Amino acid sequence: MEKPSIPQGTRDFGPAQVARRQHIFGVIRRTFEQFGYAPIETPTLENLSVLTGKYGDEGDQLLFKVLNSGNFLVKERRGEITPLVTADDLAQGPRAVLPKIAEKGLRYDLTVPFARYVAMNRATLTFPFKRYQMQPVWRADRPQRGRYREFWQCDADVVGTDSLLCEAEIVLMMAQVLNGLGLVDFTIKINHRGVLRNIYQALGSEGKETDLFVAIDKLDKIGRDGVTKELLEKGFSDAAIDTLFELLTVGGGYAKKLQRLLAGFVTAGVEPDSQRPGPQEPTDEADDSADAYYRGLNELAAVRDLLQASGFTQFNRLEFDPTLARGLSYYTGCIFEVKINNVAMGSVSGGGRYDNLTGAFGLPDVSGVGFSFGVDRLYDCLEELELFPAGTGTLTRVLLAQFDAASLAAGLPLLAQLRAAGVPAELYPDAAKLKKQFQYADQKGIPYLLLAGPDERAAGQVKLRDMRAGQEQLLSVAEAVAVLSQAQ
RNA sequence: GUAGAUAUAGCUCAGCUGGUUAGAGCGCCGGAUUGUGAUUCCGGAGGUCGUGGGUUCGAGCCCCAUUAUUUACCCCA
Repeated sequence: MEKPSIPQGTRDFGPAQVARRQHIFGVIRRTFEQFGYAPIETPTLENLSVLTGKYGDEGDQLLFKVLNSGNFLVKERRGEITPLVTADDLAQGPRAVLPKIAEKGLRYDLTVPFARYVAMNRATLTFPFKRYQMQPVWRADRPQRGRYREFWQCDADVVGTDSLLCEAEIVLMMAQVLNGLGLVDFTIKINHRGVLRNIYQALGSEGKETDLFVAIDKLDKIGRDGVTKELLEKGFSDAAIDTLFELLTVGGGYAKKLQRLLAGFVTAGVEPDSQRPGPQEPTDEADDSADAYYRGLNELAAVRDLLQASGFTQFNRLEFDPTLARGLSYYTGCIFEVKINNVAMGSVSGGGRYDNLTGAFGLPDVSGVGFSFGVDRLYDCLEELELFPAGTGTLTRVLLAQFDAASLAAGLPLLAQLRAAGVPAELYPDAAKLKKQFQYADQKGIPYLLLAGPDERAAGQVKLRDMRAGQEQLLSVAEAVAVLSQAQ
């Protein structure tokens, strides 16, 4: 006999787990809808051409590819057999073979399919277009703590506007969901690709930009010494590394850090990368820093102002972290990441602005910004912190016991009556021993049991048992239905 | 892809320097109670010790291989 199993990194969810997951989905869905996002769904399968090249080399390797249907090795036409994969292809390796045998893949995230959707439906969409999407995604990653090969993401994105109000509302939604789930000890980290680029420029633009970002993103994990070591290996100079830590170790709150970085950039002679918005008034030539305008720093300041004006109060949970450098290469503006404190778990949410994501699908110059919740990680955090509301997972309120053929016949109309009254009810399907039927109700956590055996029927009544209290009372059918429909 | 750990009953795990018939808790089944769960008491079933080799008089235990699971790295929700 074959032992049943499921693929690595996938899970079954039983009724109790699904109930808890639905709770998470519900909080997220309500929040997204409150902010005006509309749900869409996209196919599990995308053409590989849509997916490849969007997530970097690492990402391409983590894509699940789907083998072409039929005989993917040869093409047979009028008895003539042509090999689809040649010896040449095989000699060249997987890169040459793959496109010949697989043209579809499982979606890797929800952002790229969304960009594809926007590009395809541009004519019918009203911009700015706000959508949310809650679907599973797949990554051929090696599973470990908080990391699965199949997991659910809940994305909210808006395309077609540059407004920083979107960024501010992302913070509002993140906070609302986490508060709603009871995960109140969280930190929303925010940074800006522009700030990272300015830091790179402040170091004299030596070495590779991505090497720098990858290294400083690990600062809180491997510490200053670890980052220094990694940067030296990547060919950065001691002087550059010193400058880097002068910039990164600026203390203070959100606004203070912005100020200090601004001063740091000016001192380092970083070229302003943007125009001051609004009317161009003549400025005081004597003060250089008043003229210095850096898009990253200024947008971060604007987001903070918008949050304040929106009545956001949890600024102690919002941290401007100039070391946050979050992977996905398509981000160009603000970037976000959310950590739950006191839990050994990676980020539960992340996102950012991408100025030209739909460009890859023939729709250039459309700015988008969005973020994603990882439901499975939220679940793991809630479980670890024991924050799930108590509940049995069953929705059934009452179980009708079955005694014999007569009680079955009498039970069916009663069952219909209960359901019509809005009471989730079930009738035990067999005339089993009462002990067994009681155990069934007990194990499922059904709070009431309705007994209508020969004795009760003779008296024209039913017996209602409260399973938790262990008490029974004899009632008329109408009274029992009334009690059950009220005792919600 | 790299490195480590683990694999014994349905589940969680014991199992001594290698030595008779491999144990516990929980769960499951039956009974005490032929109209009453959770609680209590009594009884019972269930394991070719992941798989394949090897060492040994003898292997759950030691060695090799293999598969699966898991943790960390890379990267990420």
